[in-house]
Amino acid sequence: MKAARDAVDALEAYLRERELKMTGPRRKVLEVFLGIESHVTAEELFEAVKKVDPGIGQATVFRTVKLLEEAGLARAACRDDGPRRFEHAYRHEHHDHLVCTDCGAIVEFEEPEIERAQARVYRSHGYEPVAHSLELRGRCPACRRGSAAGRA
Amino acid sequence: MKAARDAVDALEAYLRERELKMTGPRRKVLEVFLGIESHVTAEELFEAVKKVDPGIGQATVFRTVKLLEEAGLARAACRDDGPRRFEHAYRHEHHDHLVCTDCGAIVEFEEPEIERAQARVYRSHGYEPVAHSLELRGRCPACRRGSAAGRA
DNA sequence: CTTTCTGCAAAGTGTTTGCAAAAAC
DNA sequence: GTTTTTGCAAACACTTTGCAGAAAG
Repeated sequence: MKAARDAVDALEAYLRERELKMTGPRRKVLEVFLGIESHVTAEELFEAVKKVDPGIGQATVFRTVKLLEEAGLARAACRDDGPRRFEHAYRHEHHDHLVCTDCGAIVEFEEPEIERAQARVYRSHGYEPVAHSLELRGRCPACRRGSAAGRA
Repeated sequence: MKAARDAVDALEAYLRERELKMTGPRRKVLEVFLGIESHVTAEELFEAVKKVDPGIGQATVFRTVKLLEEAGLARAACRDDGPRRFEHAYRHEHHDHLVCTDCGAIVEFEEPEIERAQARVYRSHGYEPVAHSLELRGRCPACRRGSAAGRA
């Protein structure tokens, strides 16, 4: 967990700055989060955290995730229906998501052309950019084959 | 309400096709929805419907909105936090949204370049397009001026 | 008449919050 | 020591659902 070190440091810096406290539960939630590569819901993260320390409560996980968002260590992604999903934000480049509507597989991508076009939209309406989310939904190659075989 | 006529016809066709029934509440919910230009939540629509017919229940509005979605007359938009918002989908072109993070003002836009780039992303990953949602968040000209004056 | 639809209230998600005890500083 | 944080459970916001009666076809 070399990479985790930096993220934990970043959280401590953020907490110190706001005169908040670094605690065991917060460190554990962050470490478990960093160890999960996929896009997790707070609930899933809670389940994973419980395996490390069953004493940590759900509310603490929800509160810590919010804290991580504020600290720039986590960000919400895939705002489809259902619970919010979070992904790593610390030293992770911006990207968008392509989600399979059948199996839920997620591809992350970056399209400079889209980013440029978005900047043009902001400019042409006089808006100051804050954030943007693009989610493409579709059927992945595997699911397309599966259902094509089943139907045809 | 000339335009509404077509939409009501479209709903009736959809219902007939599925052997479902056209009812007073459904017609009223659709008509009120069509009369609202902004992006409404089901709850807001319920409030508006109550003014026309106080006897219509909240569950009916929620159920009808879902029905309108299935029938292609409404679509969800602006999946930010909070309740889902719906917009007209009947004979309304696809577009994306630019939302002010301060006052909530919504600009609808269409960027062919973005659409083309999205198609490229689908193709390059072998996904079959199903739907996509792009939401740009930023501060609108009015809010920028307001807070700039207040702060500087 | 048979089936679907309705309104109500209750249950269901997913998330937040009030509180007294516990931990950080 | 003072302040923040924790875990629990209760509350919360939004949405769905079970049911008996009402309406549509």
